[in-house]
Amino acid sequence: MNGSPARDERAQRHMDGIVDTPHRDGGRATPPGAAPARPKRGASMADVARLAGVSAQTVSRVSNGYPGVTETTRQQVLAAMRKLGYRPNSAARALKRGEFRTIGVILFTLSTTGNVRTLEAIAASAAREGYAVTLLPVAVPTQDEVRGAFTRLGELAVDAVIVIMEVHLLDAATVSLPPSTQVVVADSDAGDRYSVVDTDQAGGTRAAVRHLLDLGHRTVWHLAGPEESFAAQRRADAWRATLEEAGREVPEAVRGDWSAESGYRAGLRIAEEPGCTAVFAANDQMALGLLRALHEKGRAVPDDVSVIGFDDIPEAGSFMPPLTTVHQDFAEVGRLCVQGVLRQIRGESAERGTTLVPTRLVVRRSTAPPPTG
Amino acid sequence: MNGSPARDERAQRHMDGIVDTPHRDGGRATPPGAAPARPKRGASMADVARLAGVSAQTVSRVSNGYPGVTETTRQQVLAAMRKLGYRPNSAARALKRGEFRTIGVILFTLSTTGNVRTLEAIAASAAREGYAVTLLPVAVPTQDEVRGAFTRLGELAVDAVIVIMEVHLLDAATVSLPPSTQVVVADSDAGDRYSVVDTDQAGGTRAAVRHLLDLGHRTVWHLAGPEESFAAQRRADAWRATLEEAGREVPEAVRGDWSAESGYRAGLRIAEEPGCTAVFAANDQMALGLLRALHEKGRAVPDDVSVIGFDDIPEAGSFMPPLTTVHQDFAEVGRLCVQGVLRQIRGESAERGTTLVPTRLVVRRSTAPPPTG
DNA sequence: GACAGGAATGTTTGCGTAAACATCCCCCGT
DNA sequence: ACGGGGGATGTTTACGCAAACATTCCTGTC
Repeated sequence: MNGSPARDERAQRHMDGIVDTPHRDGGRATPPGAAPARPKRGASMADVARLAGVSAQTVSRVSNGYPGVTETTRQQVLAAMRKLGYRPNSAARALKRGEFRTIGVILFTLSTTGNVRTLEAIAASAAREGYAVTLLPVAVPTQDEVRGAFTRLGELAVDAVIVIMEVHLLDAATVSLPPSTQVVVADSDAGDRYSVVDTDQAGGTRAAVRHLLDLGHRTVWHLAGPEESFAAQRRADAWRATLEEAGREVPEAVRGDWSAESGYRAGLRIAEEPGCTAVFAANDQMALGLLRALHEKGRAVPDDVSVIGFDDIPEAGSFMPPLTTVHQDFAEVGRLCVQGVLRQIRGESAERGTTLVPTRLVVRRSTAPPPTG
Repeated sequence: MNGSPARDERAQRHMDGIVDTPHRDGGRATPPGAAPARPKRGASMADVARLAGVSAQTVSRVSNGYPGVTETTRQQVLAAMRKLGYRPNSAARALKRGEFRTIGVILFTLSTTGNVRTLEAIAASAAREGYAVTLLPVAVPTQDEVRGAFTRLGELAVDAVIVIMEVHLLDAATVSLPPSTQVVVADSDAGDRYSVVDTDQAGGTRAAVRHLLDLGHRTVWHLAGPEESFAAQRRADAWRATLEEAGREVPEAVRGDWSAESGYRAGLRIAEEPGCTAVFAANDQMALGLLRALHEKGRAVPDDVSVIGFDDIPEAGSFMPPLTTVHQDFAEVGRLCVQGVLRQIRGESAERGTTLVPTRLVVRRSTAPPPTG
């Protein structure tokens, strides 16, 4: 915030170096005795134009592939560009056009599979559309932090924002969003105020629970994710609803924090429950810890206890035993997020609403009928 | 899909609510008969200046925290800013300043732990320094693809680039980097042309292999990463060197592709080797697959075979058994990358060279002395 | 051969910001 | 009371690009 004088001076000196001689005819020649300071700024359209013997506008036309330029001229300009190593200044371009061709992504952490995979898909989709992706991690998921991040985002060169987090954290924060910024939210509640793209948590959960019931289990226990997580909440709700629909007893959910370690701790408790023959873990990492706990306690999977996960992380097939789980199509979520913001940017549609991406049950070897008896 | 006017209107109303009325009366008057197009651009310094009754320059001074503004004036300006929902236009700012305060990160994939964790640390460090991070994923690791990515980067609003990949893929590509762009490379060869920051692969490997030898194993097998990977190469080399130094026999390395699945397949082969009592896996995921293969083949870990990994992913402690592994300090790697580019940007140092981040051996329960006999 | 029509190219302008320079005004010392 | 110093504020300008408008020049037509 406060400008350190030393830094300003340095910047100043630097600027002096780069702005080189205002006289036109002099061109960009380095003064004879001067140090060979590297030019900070590259060649501009004007430089190219001068070398190619055309006007700046013609260079612009070539640069943007506009028609109305003779092939001969075009080649001259291209040659000049190459020679000078010209590349368009995106700041100037953005200033002129009023858009940055950049999408901001705001999220808490890259330590959950879902966020990372979604981000990856977003980046890929955006690149395909000619958009760059700017990352905006928020250290701590408090409203204050989020607000700060949004404020920074506001100053950032971004046309739209994709938010990977719970909507309620946005609420107070939103005030600081630039007026024309479009927002799409992943991993959150149905928003009437934003577009939301999310995995079909309920559907996936239902499939998982039904799979276990269909195998003959009396009921299904739940190793839930952290309370603050919307996804965890949704999965827990759907689990309960599915059991109730089927008229089954609903055991108390055991809570973890998504980590394998928490799954292990929870697993030690679950292993003590004699009546428990099937567990639905809210993600694969916790399922991993659960498997270890059951193993240590001598409860065989799937013979004594069936375990099912959620996410289908790449390693799930290598668990012991290979994990039956609910596959999330993160790539699709990311793709839809990008598609959503782009549509909004282009003014094609401002429709709010929730888009659900279906899941797929992947049956491996951690689930089986309950032990007879 | 198709833009419904009604929807657009709702969006408009909503946005107004957020930013408390952007200026309307100003120069940007909507043509009488025209559709009520939402103001694409927000308030500018001039708008704020007008409302606050000061000059644009004073607004600029307040905006940048420069001295020479009376507290009274400052408050007036701040009030005007709030009222108009003003936020600096980063494009104009960048154009004027000649810098974007943004760092580009170019990488292949977010599916390896290392890349993700490094990226996370980079983003965090950059944010702390007031820099944003722009992501530039490259779909396929070919020189052409990389070159394309760099070309796009060249047009991108970026002051510096951090490359997370092998240097040789950069070689042909670099030509298209803007002249003044600074580059730091993570996860690669010692570069005399770039600054390199990397985990001390050799040191970590040596620690792992020595740990096993010290436990009494005659020799150590190696489950290597893919040939193209520099890190995999480095670990394999160090593994061989350590064994040779100790005068031990060097078994042929078994190659995987980093995935747990490939570790499993390799593990099935390794399990058949009667003389094998210790395996050094080049990463934790492959170690996971290896554990499963050994388990299936009835080879107990660590009683029959010791297994050690590399990375120390969060789940490593929840493997069966908990995995002894080499901890990589990705956070530090990311931090040093950012520090490196910023130093270069600021002209404090143009030194090229390799910075190695030390590793730490985390001993859990997958390693033990070899079976007696 | 004069002229309309249109394609190729040039000139002007302004996007929002901040450096550089120009004023203004208040307070101080003599 | 007057001149000067310095802080507060205003004015001008340029950053690089591209839309809008202006100009040039060539072609074909009668």
